[in-house]
Amino acid sequence: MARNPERRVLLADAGLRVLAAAGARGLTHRAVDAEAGVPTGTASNYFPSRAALLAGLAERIFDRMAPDPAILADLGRREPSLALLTDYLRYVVERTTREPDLTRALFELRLEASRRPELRQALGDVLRKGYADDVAFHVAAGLPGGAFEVALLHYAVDGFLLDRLTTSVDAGFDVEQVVSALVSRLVGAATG
Amino acid sequence: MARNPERRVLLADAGLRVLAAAGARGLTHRAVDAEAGVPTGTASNYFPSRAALLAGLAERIFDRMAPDPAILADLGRREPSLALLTDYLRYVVERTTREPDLTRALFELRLEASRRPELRQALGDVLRKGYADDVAFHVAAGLPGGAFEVALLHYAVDGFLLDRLTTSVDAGFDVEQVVSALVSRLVGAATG
DNA sequence: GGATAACCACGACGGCCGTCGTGGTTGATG
DNA sequence: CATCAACCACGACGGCCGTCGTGGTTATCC
Repeated sequence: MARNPERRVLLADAGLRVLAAAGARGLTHRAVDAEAGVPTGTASNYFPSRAALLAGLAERIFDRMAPDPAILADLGRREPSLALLTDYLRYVVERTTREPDLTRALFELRLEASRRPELRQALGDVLRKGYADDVAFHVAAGLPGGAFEVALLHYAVDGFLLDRLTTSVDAGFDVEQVVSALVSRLVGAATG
Repeated sequence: MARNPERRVLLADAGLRVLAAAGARGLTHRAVDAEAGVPTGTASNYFPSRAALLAGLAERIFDRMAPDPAILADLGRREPSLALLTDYLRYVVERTTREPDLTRALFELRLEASRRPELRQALGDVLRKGYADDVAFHVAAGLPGGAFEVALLHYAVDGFLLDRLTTSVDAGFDVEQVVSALVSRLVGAATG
């Protein structure tokens, strides 16, 4: 009898909600059980240690953050341009802010990973792969800019999301304004 | 006998080290006592609750992050230019990466504040004031760009620091490259 | 120099934590 | 239908947590 994968996903999703709502401090096996509406001990059975729980959440987070292939395909049919790159980035921001819990949980995991070697390894691998894929996609799609521009966009968007989803500086500029300025300046200015 | 301010600072600094090294989860009164090398219960006497402890750390963090007035004065004597703005930003990055504990602790506090109303209020006030001061300083110094450009720089630098100080994407570009590109593109491109 | 008030070290209490063991239950197999 | 292994609900244990109370101690003021 294989471990019930649906139950695992149910628990991981509950764990991500807990992590976003209560932080690393509030993330406990019992809290996950309560959030998932399952008997006490269930999370402990599926993720036998705290490290296993964190690893499980890290794995799940990227599954849920994956872009919709249909939307990607639609975008892929257009001619490469700054406007197209802006739409890609807009889609990234939309996905991450539509489910703020997920993004907040990822921030928590990144902080936690900087202290737990095994999680750092796992999360680092995924993040690096994500960046490498972004660069490969960017180049393959013929979009303006290269690895450096992709990195700069990553930094800026992460910082923007951090501001939007946690304690904010509240500068008063909207998403549209920020995203299009970032693309046109960080990429457009360098590539003409 | 007024509360001993030196002891308070000693404890707050120890608390910031604990927060950076062990995260919000490891930040306990007893851990602060141990880190500061004082008898158990001391932190609990100075910061009677966990909320008070967090507020104390938030207060202390900005004291320690304050720029050196002498360096600021030196920079203030130069003619406003993109190069000068680059030097300002370089100084920000240098201050924050020289003491990674402080910056990591601030990330933790920002996350924690997004869940604790009283801390959100306090930290939000300080962050907003910091941003407003930056803008005012920027304008008064005659530097190129305005509030929007300052905000964009804030986002990008925060994201860059998050990458450098936590689980990193490891894109392989160095500080110098990133900082000057951010200034020249985010500000220079917009102001000619 | 004695009174007084603040400071501070220390211990205690109830509560929640991660982890592990155990026995009931379920579903597939022959 | 009997068997058996995997799953899963539940309880227990030692440990650490935040918080509060309680005396000992110290510095100041009359």
